[in-house]
Amino acid sequence: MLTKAPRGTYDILPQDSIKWQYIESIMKETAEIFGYREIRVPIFEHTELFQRGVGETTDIVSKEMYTFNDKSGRSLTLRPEGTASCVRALIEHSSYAGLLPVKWYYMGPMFRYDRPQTGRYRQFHQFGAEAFGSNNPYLDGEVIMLLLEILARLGLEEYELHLNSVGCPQCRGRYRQKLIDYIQPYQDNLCPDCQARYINNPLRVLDCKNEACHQAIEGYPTLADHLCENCLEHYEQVKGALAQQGILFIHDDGLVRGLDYYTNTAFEIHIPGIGAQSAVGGGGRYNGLVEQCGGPDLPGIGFALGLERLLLAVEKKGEMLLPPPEIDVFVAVMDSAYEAQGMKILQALRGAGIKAEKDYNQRKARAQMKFADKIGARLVLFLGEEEVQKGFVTLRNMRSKEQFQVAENDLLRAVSRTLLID
RNA sequence: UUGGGUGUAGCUCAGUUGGCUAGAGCACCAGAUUGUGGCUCUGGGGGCCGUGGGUUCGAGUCCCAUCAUCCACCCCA
Repeated sequence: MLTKAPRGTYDILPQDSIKWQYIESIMKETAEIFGYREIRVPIFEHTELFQRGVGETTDIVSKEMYTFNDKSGRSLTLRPEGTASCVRALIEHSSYAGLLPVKWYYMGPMFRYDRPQTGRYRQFHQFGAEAFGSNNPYLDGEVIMLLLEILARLGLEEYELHLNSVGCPQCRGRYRQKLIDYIQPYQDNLCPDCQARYINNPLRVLDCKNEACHQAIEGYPTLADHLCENCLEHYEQVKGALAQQGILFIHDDGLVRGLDYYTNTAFEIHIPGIGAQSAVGGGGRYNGLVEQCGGPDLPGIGFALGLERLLLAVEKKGEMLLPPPEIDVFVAVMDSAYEAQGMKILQALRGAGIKAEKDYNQRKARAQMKFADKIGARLVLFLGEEEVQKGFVTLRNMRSKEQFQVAENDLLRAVSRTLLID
């Protein structure tokens, strides 16, 4: 236990962290191009924030939160998602009082107590973006376009964009009742889960994977057909904004999203071939959330991407162009008597921005060469008796095997030049 | 919660119907080359065979339990 990471967590070792840095840099860069700025929020928050912000009836709040009491008895929760914290920060700092919309992105670990499987962990990572203060359907379009641009820059072309509108509290409420009334006569044919939840959460029955449930409610009234005038118009405009850009999407009546705060636009991105958890990202509009969390009546929209799943997809494509690990100069000291001098040279090289390394395990010359080779050294610098006495060093180009001597005071220039022309 | 698979060296895995001191490849270290890499050869270090019980003269192998892990279900990123 002592030597094992907790269930659902894992280490990212250097050979993998380089891949994370790669996709993270692409996401940041893309978000910045779209005018989003980074916000960093705490990894834990007051439990009430998520209860209120995410919704008591959601799976996340009802069974997946990492909640604990701190030493003063406050109930805190490791964040299961990022939107609630952004909303809290927006209100706390009155960020809405300035220029609107406020456009933020964030990145980091999230925590949900769930059963791990391919692409799902208890500590997982999300990149998210949020835009507050505009209900313009083109902003819905922008948010989706940002998500798709990130996928494009990662070389991911095979995906499905699912789209739906979950309306506003008014039309969704009316529709909800209608759906319950429709399902009621068939309730005996539903799976146990759905029988239990169709009253409280009838929308959930729609995307139940159980085939029996599907058949039992076939021909059910759809939300899209029951949107109020405003919501319908908004949805049409969002679809128009996407179509205008040639973005293909699938209208999905069953897409209701797991979080309570969504209004109007809801979307999800699926990538096939990365396991059963194919949703790499999802989001939507949440026009009542800011007010519900104690702020002004301010609309919002955002999305989150699952980095583990994205990485699975990128690796499956095998198109990550990562530079091989390389060291510019390996300083080989022929005798421990010259180690101090070797350190001096090492420090001078590094000070000039040259990636330099040396041996710290008393290896003999031959072993140092092997070591230098394995870490990808382009040049090896020899420091032995002759060099020290005559005040020069020997440089060996590991690729061409050429070897030459340079005066110590000419070292930086010689190394730089050699690295450049090689 | 539920179902199935898998736990043997740092990694990937062999290990026969229970029967010698538990193996291989890769990796690591050393030597062949006492100041010079990649290839090759030789040698070396490393294993509570997941854990605990049971059956047996004898268990890595069979039985039970437990833990871990993977995949799926649920749901989602």
